[in-house]
Amino acid sequence: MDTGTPRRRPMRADARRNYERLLAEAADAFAEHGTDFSLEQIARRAGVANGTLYGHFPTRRALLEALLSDRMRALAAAGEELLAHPSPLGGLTEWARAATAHAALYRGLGTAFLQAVEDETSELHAACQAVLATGDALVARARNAGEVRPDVTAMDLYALVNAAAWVSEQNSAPQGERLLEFTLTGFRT
Amino acid sequence: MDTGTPRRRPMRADARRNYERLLAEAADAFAEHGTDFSLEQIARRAGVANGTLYGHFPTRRALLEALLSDRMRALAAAGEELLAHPSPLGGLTEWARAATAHAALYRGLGTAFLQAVEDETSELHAACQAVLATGDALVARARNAGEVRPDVTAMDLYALVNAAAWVSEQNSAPQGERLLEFTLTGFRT
DNA sequence: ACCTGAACACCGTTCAAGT
DNA sequence: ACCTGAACACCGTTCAAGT
Repeated sequence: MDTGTPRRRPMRADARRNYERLLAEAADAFAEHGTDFSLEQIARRAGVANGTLYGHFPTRRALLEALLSDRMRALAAAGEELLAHPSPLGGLTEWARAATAHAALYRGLGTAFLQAVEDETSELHAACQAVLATGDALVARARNAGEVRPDVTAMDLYALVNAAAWVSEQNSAPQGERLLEFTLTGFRT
Repeated sequence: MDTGTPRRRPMRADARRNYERLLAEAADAFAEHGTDFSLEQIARRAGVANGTLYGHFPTRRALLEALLSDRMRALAAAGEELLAHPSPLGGLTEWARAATAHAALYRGLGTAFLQAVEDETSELHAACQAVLATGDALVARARNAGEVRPDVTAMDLYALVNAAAWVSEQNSAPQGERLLEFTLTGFRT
């Protein structure tokens, strides 16, 4: 089977321009109002008709995926590099902080990410699985070094990171970061 | 100033009946579809007109408050009783589990509760503050006994409990309960 | 005192018709 | 190949008119 990215033909110039404008407006709108912001308004701000948005992005998650896939790949790559961190626990902690910051980019992302990992129909599924796999490598290394409890899983870390981002969205207090620190401590042997 | 509950005059019989039917339908709908379920459909199912719902419950949160205030009072009372638990940490842990189960009653509650605690205009604010105060007493007792770290606050516990409930809503894996356990461990001295 | 139902301004999504 | 804009079915919220 061919799971690779489909070889995409170059877009027509006007299509490409609309595509880019939609992405730019969506990035602004999501950053300011969260991922539930009206798609109709995004289309309007981008100066295109309603249906044009749906032509490029059939679902809200497809739009998110286009917006975030580069960044998610970078997060996974950063995790791979941290496998060379002198301290397994230090590498894990550093990556957990980066992943939390990543999930806090737009309000609503924590929800999307935590759901996407077990929803195979989600356009974010593949990217989230890659992030989870990176977390797994970091957790395994720390576990093998005897620095975290043997029952800690990558899914524990993934849920924590998204929960911490979610807490930060809901409440102005620094509870998100504190949740992250307390729980990482709880992971330790 | 008079912060007490306003002395409410008895409702007209038909009003009381509509009020009760709306509450019953809302409880069902929220339990099955979460707290964002359409208010219009709730009114329809209760057999009343749109505006009747708004007459009784000006906001969605007012409806939630009517639905949950007894239960929230009970949660606070259970916390007070757990102050007599032989183990301060044991009492705290038991209450944290009860509070998490409480916040998991309807999908969306974690969000509502975490926001309400710092939003004074929320109809849920008072009840959430009472729950927070109970958590504070339990945390203080465990701290004085030297069983939790001195920097752990009631707000840490409150955020954790709602985050654990939120995680359980998003994902079928048992990550919510695990987050609770790991973090409570991280609270310990 | 309470209820009704229409009115208003908004959404997401689809799809025939255009270019 | 892509875009437009109308169409459809839905919302939350308000408020004049009724009883």
